[in-house]
Amino acid sequence: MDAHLSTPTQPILNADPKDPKHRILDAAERLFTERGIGATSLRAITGAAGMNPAAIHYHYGSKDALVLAVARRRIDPVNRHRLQTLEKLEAEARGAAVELEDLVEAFLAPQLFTVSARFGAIVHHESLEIVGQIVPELFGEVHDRFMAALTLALPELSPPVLETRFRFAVGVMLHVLRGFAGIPMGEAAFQPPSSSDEAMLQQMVTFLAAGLRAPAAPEETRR
Amino acid sequence: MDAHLSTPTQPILNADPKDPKHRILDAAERLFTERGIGATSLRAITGAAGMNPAAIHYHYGSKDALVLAVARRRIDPVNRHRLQTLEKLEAEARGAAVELEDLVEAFLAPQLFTVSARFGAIVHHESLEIVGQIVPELFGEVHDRFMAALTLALPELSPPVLETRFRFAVGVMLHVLRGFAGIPMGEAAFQPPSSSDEAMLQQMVTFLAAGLRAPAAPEETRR
DNA sequence: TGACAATTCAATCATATGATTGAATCATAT
DNA sequence: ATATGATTCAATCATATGATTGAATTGTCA
Repeated sequence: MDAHLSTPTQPILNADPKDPKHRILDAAERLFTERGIGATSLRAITGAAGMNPAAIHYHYGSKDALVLAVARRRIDPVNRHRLQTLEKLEAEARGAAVELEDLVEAFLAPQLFTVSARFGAIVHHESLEIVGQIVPELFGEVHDRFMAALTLALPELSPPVLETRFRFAVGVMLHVLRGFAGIPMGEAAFQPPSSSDEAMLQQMVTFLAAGLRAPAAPEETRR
Repeated sequence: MDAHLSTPTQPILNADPKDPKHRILDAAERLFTERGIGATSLRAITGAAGMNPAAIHYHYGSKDALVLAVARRRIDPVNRHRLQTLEKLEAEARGAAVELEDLVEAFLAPQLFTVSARFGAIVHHESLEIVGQIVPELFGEVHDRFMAALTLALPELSPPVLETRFRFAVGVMLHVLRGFAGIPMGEAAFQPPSSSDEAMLQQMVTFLAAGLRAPAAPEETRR
């Protein structure tokens, strides 16, 4: 029977490390992250996993479906964590607005501290087509919930301006996840330090909270 | 003779629209931007340009060289414009620091207002390998000059912190160029408006200037 | 153990790709 | 006009890719 056609009853993140599906996912994630999706052939994946090329089609049906599975396995827990932290913050605030820095950190931290989180950025950058399909499904709830919280924390900003700034923040996050620190741009004197995740997170929170909080220029509110 | 082996004596941006090199560049840029680089075959490019597949190898030698040529044609004028604006601003400041908002706008505006500027973001996102090669060469001077100006404008920030924040700004720019507005994330009520370039630039300047100006958190300065 | 489904395997299909070749064509200058 | 170099062309190479097949193997439950 074609395994990929059956309705999945098991949790997506399989606990058994010997599970062949799991092995494919691990190898695919590693290679996708190292070389990119388009540059990674199915043979390279099954080869790295010590399996037969046909295994991927048997278990997932196609390369696209595999990419989706790899993405989903990482993104779902991250988003669950985001929503949990947000709920905790909102409960603590007791109806008042949550502190902006806390919101930013709640959004960024789970992604940054997840192993292989960079894959999310890889997927996002590589194919606009696949991104358009999975972003609303995978990020819709997180997006809406955080936008609502941001609206409460920054009531003086119009919704379109806030939405745009939220996208700015996502852009920064993706760029960091992509590993910009590895790309030198100019003089050695001007290179970002190879910070720890915690230090980088602190810098991002400081930067993004200030940007989000900036008073909207008159031209912006007029529109 | 192999055209791509001869030393180029003509300007890279050829004025003659009938020049076959120009036609290849135009078609390649359009297709690269629409579908991505990896997903665009040389046959697709020459087909769109109404030329023979061998033309690309004759004129450029390889696909990688073509990608580089397409990138360089767009990026070089943008960077020239950036440096010109920066020099004008510095001359007006007469030794004093240039206004931060002006610096940010000088860095962003030329890119945003250039036709097909999105290609720069595409290249940047698609292949980390090629990016590592061309970024220092194409952006090194711009990076160093703007970093120096930013250091003057924000003397209270340490160089590593400033460099990191500069990279954040680049991340925002790339995300915008990539066209995030086209990707819905959640409720229709929270969608970025399809702003004009000028309005988007204003929002970016406001956001990024505030982020760059944010006081460094104690944890950041301690490092 | 025996039977049945789930899985793995080697082999292969059809296709697409980047690259290359050598002959044909074109442009230009003498 | 014709010789020379620049360009275009059709044809093809070698290779890699995603996908598929059917036989072999394994695991599991009666």
